[in-house]
Amino acid sequence: MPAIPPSKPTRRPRADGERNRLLLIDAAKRIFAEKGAAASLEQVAREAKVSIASLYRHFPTRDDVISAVYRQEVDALIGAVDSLAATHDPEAALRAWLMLFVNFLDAKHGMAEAMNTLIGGPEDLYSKTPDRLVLPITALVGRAVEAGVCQPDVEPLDLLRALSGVATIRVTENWKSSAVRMVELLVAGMSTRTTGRDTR
Amino acid sequence: MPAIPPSKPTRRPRADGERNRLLLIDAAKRIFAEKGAAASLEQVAREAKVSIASLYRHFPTRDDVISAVYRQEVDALIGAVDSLAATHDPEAALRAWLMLFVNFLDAKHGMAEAMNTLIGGPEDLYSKTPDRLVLPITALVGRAVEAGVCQPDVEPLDLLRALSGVATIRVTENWKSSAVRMVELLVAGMSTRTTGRDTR
DNA sequence: TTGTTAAACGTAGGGTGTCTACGTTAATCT
DNA sequence: AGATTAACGTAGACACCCTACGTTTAACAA
Repeated sequence: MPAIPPSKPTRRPRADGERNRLLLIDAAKRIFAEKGAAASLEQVAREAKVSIASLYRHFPTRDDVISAVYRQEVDALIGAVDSLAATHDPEAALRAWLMLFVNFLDAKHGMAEAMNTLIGGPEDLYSKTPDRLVLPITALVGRAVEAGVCQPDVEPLDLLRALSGVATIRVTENWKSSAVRMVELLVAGMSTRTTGRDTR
Repeated sequence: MPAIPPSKPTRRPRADGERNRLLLIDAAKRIFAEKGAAASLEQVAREAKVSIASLYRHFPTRDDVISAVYRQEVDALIGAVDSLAATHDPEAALRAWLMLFVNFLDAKHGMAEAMNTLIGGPEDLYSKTPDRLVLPITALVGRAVEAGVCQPDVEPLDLLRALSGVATIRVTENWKSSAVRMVELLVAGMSTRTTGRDTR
C-alpha cells in the first residue's frame, strides 16, 4: 500500500528565502504603483536586489506576483464587510463598500489593471485562482436582495468590473469623482425594479 | 503675401503602399480578434506578409493600428445614432445604442481592450486622438437629459468604460447576458433621481 | 521606351523583456 | 564540523519593439 512518504523532516524554511520573498513583494508594490501591473518583472527584481530567477522561483507567474502584492488590500476589503454589515442597512452597506473599493483603486495606481487578474475568473467557484473578492461582494448583494432593495439578477462581480473599467483609465485627476458617481449610478440602478418585463 | 508653395506635383499614391496598408489592417483584424489588442505587431506583419518596418511606416504607433482596425466598427456605431434618435424616445435610443455597443464588443474579441485606447482620453475635446465615440454617446445622453429622463451629472463616456470593464473579461460564454444586464442597470440608474429632489 | 525621382520596401541589429538550464552557495540539521 | 538540499545567481535562448540604412520599384516626364 502507498504508505505515507516516510521521511518528513519538515525543515524550517530558509531565512534568506523568506527575506527575498518580502523584498520582492515590497519592490513590486512600488513598481506596480508607478508603472502599472504590466511593469517589467526584471525591473522588480532589480529593485529588490534579487536575481530574476529568484523572482520566478517565488512567483512562477505574473499573476502570482499581483496576488501577493494586493493580498493585504484585498484582506482589508474582505474584513470591512462584517463591520459595514453590522452598522449599515443593506443598501448603505453595499454603497459604502463599493466606495471603499473605489478608494483602493485610487490608492494603488496599478490596482485597476491588476483587478482583471483578480476578478477575471468565472463568477462561480470554479475559478482556478480563489477569487477572494467574490465572497464579500456576493454577500453584500445577497443581503440587499434578501432585504428586497435590489434586483436578484445582477451579477455581483460585474459591479466591480464596471468600476474597474472606469478606473483603468485615469488620465484626469478627477477620475475619482467619476467613480463615485458610477457607484451611485449602480446602486440606484440596482434598487430600481426596472420594468419587470421591460418593453414587453 | 505668402504664395502657395510653388511645386505641388501631387503624385498619385503608390499602389503597393495602399495595398500593403490594407493587407496590414486585414491581418491585424484577424490577429487582434484572436489574441487581443496587445498581440505582437511582428506577428501581424508576418500574417500580412509584409516587413515589420513597413508596418511601422504605415502605423507609427500601436494605437494607430488599433484605430485603423476598428474604424469601420466605430463608424457604424456613429452612424446608428441618427436612425435610433429618429425612431426611439431618448431613453430607448440610449438603451438601444448601448446594446449595439455591447454587440460590437461581442463581435470583436479584442475590441474591449482596444476601447481603452479609443475612449481612454480625457472626456473633453482636448483628447489628442479624436475620440470619435465621444460624440454619439454624448449626444444620446444629452438628449435624454433634455427630456428629463436621466440625471445630468453622469459622465457619458463612463457608461462605455463600465461596459468595457464587464466585457474585457470574458471567460464564460454567457458574458454577453451579463453585459446586457449591465446596460439595463445603467439605464435604470440614470433614470433615477438618486439624491436630489427625488421622484420629480 | 527609357530615364529620373523619390516613395516604399526589406534586411539587419541594438535594446529590453520573458522564462529556463545549470552549476554554485549557504542555511539548516545531525 | 560535515552532510544535505533549498535557494541562489549567471548566462543564454527566444520573442518583441523600434530604427538605421541601403535597395527596389511605382509614378511620371521626355
